[in-house]
Amino acid sequence: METIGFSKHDHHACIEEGLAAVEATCRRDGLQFTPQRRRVLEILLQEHRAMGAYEILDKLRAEGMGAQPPVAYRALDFLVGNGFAHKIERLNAFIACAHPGARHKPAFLICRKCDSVAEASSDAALKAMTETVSDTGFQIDRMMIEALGICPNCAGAEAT
Amino acid sequence: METIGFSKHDHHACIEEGLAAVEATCRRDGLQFTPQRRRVLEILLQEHRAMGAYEILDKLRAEGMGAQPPVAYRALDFLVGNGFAHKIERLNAFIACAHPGARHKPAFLICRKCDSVAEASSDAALKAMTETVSDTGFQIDRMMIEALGICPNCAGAEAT
DNA sequence: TTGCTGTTGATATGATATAACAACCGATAT
DNA sequence: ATATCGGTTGTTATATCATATCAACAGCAA
Ligand SMILES: [Zn+2]
Ligand SMILES: [Zn+2]
Ligand SMILES: [Zn+2]
Ligand SMILES: [Zn+2]
Repeated sequence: METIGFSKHDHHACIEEGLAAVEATCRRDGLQFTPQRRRVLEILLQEHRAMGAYEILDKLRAEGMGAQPPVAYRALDFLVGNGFAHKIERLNAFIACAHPGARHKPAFLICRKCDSVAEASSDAALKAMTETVSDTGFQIDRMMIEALGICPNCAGAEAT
Repeated sequence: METIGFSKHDHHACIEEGLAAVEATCRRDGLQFTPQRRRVLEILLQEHRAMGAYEILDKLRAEGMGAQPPVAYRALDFLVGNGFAHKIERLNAFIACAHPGARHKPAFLICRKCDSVAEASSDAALKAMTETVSDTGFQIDRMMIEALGICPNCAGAEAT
């Protein structure tokens, strides 16, 4: 058990299930879940935090896989493009999706003390935002929401 | 008159007023609105779009001002830090604030056809998001909202 | 076989952002 | 006047993030 997102959970199962879900989705949709792509996702799942592309690359390099930037970026493009991972714009970093396979519109909660990132739903916020801009004529296709704040773990530590 | 944000307006007055508002706020708050900072804001107001730091730097260079990256980034840090400009994370670019001086929590509407950026209020979305995460214990301090979509101008052009 | 599509390998380059330190300038205290 | 201090500027160098390009290769279908 490790502290992840903002809650404890069985991390080994978490990795297994994440890989299995993506594998199933790829099979269903005819996507090629190649060893490189699988390994990058596995790294993201193992670390369970937002990682920079070069940080991932370092891990690949240590394993003898191709270690040039395009290797990491290509795998990440695939994962992000298919919703198996997400890019955190604020951090220029990537994180494994917490709900692989499920259609969802994520928002991210970024702790500014410990840099942990959790995935939440942006449905309500999207609805509110759509309402807000309704009179401008702007048509929202997609929304990036990244909230900065203090995670429960760090809040607890602070209160000590 | 030019097309800006998503609506026509008197752009000359828009620049004048933007500079005046920031000047007033700086005087009130004891901030140093130096020539460089002023010039960078003026460039952002003139272009009235999201600009990369190096794009701004090119303009400064052409005018004989200091032309090394820190020059632009320092001015932008000042402007963003004091709410006179905003960073669009999605574009790694900066834009002059549309409501300088006023306390506000902006959201941005980014047209994926013409790259224009408009500033909207994120108040309702922030409220919705706060509600959404209320049971996680995460305390939101600040939120970045960037909506991707089609601006009214491009929607009109499409419908043709 | 040939052609087509998608993936990988590899080199090079581009784009964005910061570290570090010296010089300068204005305000203030001695 | 002069010492000092905080904030700004000038400059060089470097760090960090991301993409262009092209050759090789594998799977599949005509
Ligand atoms: Zn997700
Ligand atoms: Zn935290
Ligand atoms: Zn603003
Ligand atoms: Zn547009």
